[in-house]
Amino acid sequence: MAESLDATDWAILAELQADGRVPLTELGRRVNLGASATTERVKRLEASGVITGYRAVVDLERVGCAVLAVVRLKHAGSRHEPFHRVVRRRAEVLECLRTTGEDCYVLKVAATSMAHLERVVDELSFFGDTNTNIVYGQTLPYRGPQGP
Amino acid sequence: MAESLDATDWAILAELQADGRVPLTELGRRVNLGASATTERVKRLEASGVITGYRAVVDLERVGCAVLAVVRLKHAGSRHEPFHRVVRRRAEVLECLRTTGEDCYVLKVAATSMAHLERVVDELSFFGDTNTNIVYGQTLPYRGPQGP
DNA sequence: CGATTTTACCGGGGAAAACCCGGCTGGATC
DNA sequence: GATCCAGCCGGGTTTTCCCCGGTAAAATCG
Repeated sequence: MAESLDATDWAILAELQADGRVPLTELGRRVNLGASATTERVKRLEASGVITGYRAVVDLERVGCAVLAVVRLKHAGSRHEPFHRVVRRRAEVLECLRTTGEDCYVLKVAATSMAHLERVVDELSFFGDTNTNIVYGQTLPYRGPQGP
Repeated sequence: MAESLDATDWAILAELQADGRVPLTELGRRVNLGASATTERVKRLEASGVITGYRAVVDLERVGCAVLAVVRLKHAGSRHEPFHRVVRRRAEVLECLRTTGEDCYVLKVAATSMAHLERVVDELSFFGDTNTNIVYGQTLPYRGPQGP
């Protein structure tokens, strides 16, 4: 289970994080490896849990999610399961991080309108004080972890 | 450019967000469509910008990023380009959202250790007051936008 | 030091998928 | 009702995937 990623593994990770659908033969070409060796390495990265999956990235605005917001929530009380249930049920919640500090949770919420966002935040507010910030845009294209 | 996604498109998006590497023929099987029709729809979703790309998802802990943090930053002054440059250069910054509210930016930072995180935050603090929360864990597995 | 195991890589061959093309159907337009 | 057109299907070719055995270098061990 001990992982030690060499430069080739990192190159593979970089390629797959940039284009998760690249054929393994083409990936091998890019990292100067044969198809079999590349497949073997990718399989190992998947099996060892380094690569947890592959995802298509969807443009939020183009699917009707006009409003993106960061909601911080200071959960009141200690029983968090009901809150977790709501978070799971509400598809508008894209991400939910539990953090240190005053605000126990940081959520990323995608809504179709401000009214829609308001309804979601209202439901979340049941569990504690919330603090909502609308997102203007992403300063960074996005990226995953990179090599050392 | 006007998008109107029907139920099949949403089914395709759901499948590709869950497994971005599923073969198109298998994807067609799952949404009850032939291979050609499926390919055509996926191509259209890509060309129209609904699908912006595909990504391998990497387990942060398994690649040595033991510390994940949410850093909020209240940028001082109005010239933001230097800050953007640093954010782009620093691979530890996985995400950078510009938001409304007191804190202009919300960053997601992955570091290998607390000392490492401190160095990153120190560099960010140059541009304004920061507020850092360590992430315990993700309450939600992650998901993208879903159908209406 | 030499023999054996392990690890990583390559190459081949059959199966599967991707790709490109023409053709069919059912609804909208005129 | 004839035409047009978007959407889907099917077939044939190219590419990729997947599993196999084989090889060479490094690590392990007597």
